[in-house]
Amino acid sequence: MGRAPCCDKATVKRGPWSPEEDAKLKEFIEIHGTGGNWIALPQKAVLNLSGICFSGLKRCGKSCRLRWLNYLRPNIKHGEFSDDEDRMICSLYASIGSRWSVIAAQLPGRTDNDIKNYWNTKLKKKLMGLINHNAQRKPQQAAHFSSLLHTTPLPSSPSTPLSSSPSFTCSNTSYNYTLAGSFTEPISFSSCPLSNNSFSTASIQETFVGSMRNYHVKDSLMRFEGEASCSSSDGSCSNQMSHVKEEYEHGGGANNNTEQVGLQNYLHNGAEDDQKLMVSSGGAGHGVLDVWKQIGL
DNA sequence: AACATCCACAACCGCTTCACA
DNA sequence: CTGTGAAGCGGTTGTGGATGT
Repeated sequence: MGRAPCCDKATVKRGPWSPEEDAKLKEFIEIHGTGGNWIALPQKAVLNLSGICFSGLKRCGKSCRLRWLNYLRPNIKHGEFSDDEDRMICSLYASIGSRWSVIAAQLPGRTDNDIKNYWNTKLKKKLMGLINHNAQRKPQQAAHFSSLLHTTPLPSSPSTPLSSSPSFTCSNTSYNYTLAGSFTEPISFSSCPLSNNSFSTASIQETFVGSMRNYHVKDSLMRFEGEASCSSSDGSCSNQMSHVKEEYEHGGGANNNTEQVGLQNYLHNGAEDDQKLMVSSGGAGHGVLDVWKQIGL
């Protein structure tokens, strides 16, 4: 048996949203918020605003959520991506793969859907063009970056779970990641784009300056610095750390203490040494734009 | 002018994760 | 601890406008 549908497809409207529907949803959320329940929102969206009585939205709750998050939410930036944004996306993609929500968190005003579409329709082609352009000059690196554009899926489950769950909070100025437990084996951060940064249950006392803006681990507290940007979700960004947790978990599996693990495994899954140059050649203080530099830009 | 093709973006689908009873 | 339902996420598809023939 398959999963039950989230709504009755026969009774909900599908396809593009009309301006009236947009207005209805926007006004309702601005006044009442989502109420923490998107599924029930369409039925509740019966308003009497400015003398106009709205009927409920004949839309699936998921559709309402998506429309709000990707289009109606305040401070959404539409239009052309800047060169800086291009570089940021490329670099983050090379570092963490198609984690669009994480990438969106680094680009204020952009949604994961927006970035995903932009990548798939424009940026990937643009980057491939640049890679091909540089293939004659730097064939090895060109092959490497080309491979990054065709990364393999992640394993479905972590091979080395944390002994307990970390916690994560977000304010306007920083991300705070508390390691409430400990790793079952040492974790090494070789990517994004640091080399040989590792910690284990005994040594969570490292400073990282890496791709997810800047972050460091100190006194068992992992702290992300720079502008907080609460990704594509409702702005709470409460889920953002789950990705980092996954990174730890994936990275910790099937490696001995000396191997380079971590985000690198996301990208390479058995990549050749040559492919490590991007993620391991930079020292602390080198930003993600190293990726951009290495393809000759 | 009509039709075909391409492209960008919006929206949907289905799976995973999370929260809670 | 387990089951259930909602939210979140990434991949995929649909749609409409732009461009080419």
